Amino acid sequence: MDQKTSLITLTDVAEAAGVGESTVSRVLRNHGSFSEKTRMRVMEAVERLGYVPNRIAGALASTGTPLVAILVPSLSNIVFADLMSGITRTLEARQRQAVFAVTDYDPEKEEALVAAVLAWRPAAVMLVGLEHSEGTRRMLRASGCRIVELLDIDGEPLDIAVGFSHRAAGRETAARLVAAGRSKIAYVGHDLERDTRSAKRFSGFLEGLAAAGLTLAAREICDAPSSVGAGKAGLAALLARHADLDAVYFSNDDMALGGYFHCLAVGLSVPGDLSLIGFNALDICRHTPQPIASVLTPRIETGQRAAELFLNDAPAQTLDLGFTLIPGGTL
Amino acid sequence: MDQKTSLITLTDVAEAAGVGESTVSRVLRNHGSFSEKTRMRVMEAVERLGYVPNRIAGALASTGTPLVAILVPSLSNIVFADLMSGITRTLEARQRQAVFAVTDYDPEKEEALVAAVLAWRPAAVMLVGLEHSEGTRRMLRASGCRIVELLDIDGEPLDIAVGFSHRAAGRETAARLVAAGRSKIAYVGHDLERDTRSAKRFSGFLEGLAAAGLTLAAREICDAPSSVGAGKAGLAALLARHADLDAVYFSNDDMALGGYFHCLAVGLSVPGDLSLIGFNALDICRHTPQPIASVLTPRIETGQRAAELFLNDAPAQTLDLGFTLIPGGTL
DNA sequence: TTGTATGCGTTATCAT
DNA sequence: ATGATAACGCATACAA
Repeated sequence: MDQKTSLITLTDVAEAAGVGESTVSRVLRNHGSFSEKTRMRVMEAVERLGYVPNRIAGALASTGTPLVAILVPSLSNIVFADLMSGITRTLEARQRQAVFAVTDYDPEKEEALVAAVLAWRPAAVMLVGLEHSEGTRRMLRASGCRIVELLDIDGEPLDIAVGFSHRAAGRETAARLVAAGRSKIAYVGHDLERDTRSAKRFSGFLEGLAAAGLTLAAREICDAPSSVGAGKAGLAALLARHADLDAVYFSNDDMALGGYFHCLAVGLSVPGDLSLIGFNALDICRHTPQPIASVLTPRIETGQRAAELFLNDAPAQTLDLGFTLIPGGTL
Repeated sequence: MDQKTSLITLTDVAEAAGVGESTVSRVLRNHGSFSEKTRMRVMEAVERLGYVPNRIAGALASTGTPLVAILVPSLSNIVFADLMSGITRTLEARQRQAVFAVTDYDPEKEEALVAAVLAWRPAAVMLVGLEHSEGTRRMLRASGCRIVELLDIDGEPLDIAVGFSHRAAGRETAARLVAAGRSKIAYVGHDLERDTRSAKRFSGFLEGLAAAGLTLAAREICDAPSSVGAGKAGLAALLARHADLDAVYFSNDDMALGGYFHCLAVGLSVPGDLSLIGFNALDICRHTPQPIASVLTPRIETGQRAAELFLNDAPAQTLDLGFTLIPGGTL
């Protein structure tokens, strides 16, 4: 919590260089005018003293920070790593500093983190999804900073939203299975309460089945975050109850990969006995003996475009980046 | 960069509540003494105005922040997600705020990020590994904040180090393969230049082979970050040149998983034709039809223990948390 | 081109 | 228990 108090300050540098404080400030920020000679003198003093500017004081004086706060639900899902990489890559090029935090898919934790992060007066706050607590929304609106909601556009954004429609993805996945001649279709999913985007996909999937005159043959939903183990166990449990299925939709590729492993382990022929399809088109699922059919989502691009909109001071808007069904050998 | 200037300040709250500024400050931080009546008045005003304390001003006035900066090489490797989750879990319980950044395994980027985060006067900086640029080390030492180096103890730490010996892990892995009766042993790895810990494991592995009177039969090293695809391609390339291998050590589980997928795809019997062993014991590799032999590393615990040492103001030290060879069906 | 003075929103040190 | 007031380290008018 506390700090060595006697760090070098701008005043020290000014004194050492024999110039005024504002001159040092100008040189360091390369703003305003100064002679080359004094620039050298100042830089020399900076080097010699090992001066590190105090951004806290700077931010207070100029009322504004280069900080962008990014709140993601989880880090164990590579999807969010991709998203953050897209964001930071774009932000860094324009001298902004990204600050990450993890909400664990918990709206209350998100609210606490929003409060904590707003106290540092970021220029923008980026969140995943459109569902937030009332307190979160109120604080964000009152903060006066830009708000960017990511990876979902099914709902009412606060300011800028960049992503795609999970509902539509679910619908199209259903249509794809139906087009492949499947009719006894089941779902293996996770944690629909907390992962609202996965819930939207599921709901779209049901709509898609209904549009084809079908209903879901069976479902298996575990009450935990998605994982390979949960997908494997989920499919095993499902097949124990329903031996006659011909296709399974997984809530995402982690789950689908687990299902695929189950098929490999028990010698189920894919897609002969069973078609599998997941969501996100993770790299790993492109390298299984049979690539797993999935839906490619624009994660890095979502991050990039979101950061660009913020940097360019774009007006409030919703940007749909779409998604792509990709075949694979499991369908 | 800029900010709505007219946010509610502590002064506004004081005025609205009809008390002095210092009273508001005391109430908000629950520090010093005040009557219950004024506490109510203040809180009411805070609520009504939607006041969010400005931590920037607070930090400047009290010279000290609750910030802990955490620099990791990558987010696409779940290992670092585990590490960060261990850290934040412990930090949150003690009101510290974690701030993450990603170095991409690039020492120059690490140096730039260290400079950037030090400008915010964090209470501690946590880095992965013991190898840093001279500039990074100089800045950190001069900063006066605690420095914690993570997931490696093979070297000279700056302050606190928590992790285990990669060199020892490599040695023991070699011994394990030898004990299993393997003698034509190869290595499939990634990016030894940048990922110094993986290089240390490899070097320990060679030592382990030498101790058993063996030498490495072959190696295949790709010049990219580790990935399932690289492991798959790497093993394929290796086997094309050397058909007579009986074991392969992979630089980590991502690579090993790719190798395993290759074996599945071409019908190579594991461990009959070939033994496989990886590193990290990722969850996903416990769910493949045959669990992949690996080395379990204390990632979450490293984060927890590191955070605890910092929080408890422990003296400079190196903490070895060890690792565990785990069998699996591929050996 | 350069220096001086004021203010940013808090915390902390004094009085009262 | 409470209220003035002086730092905190820097940016920025403004003056020189």
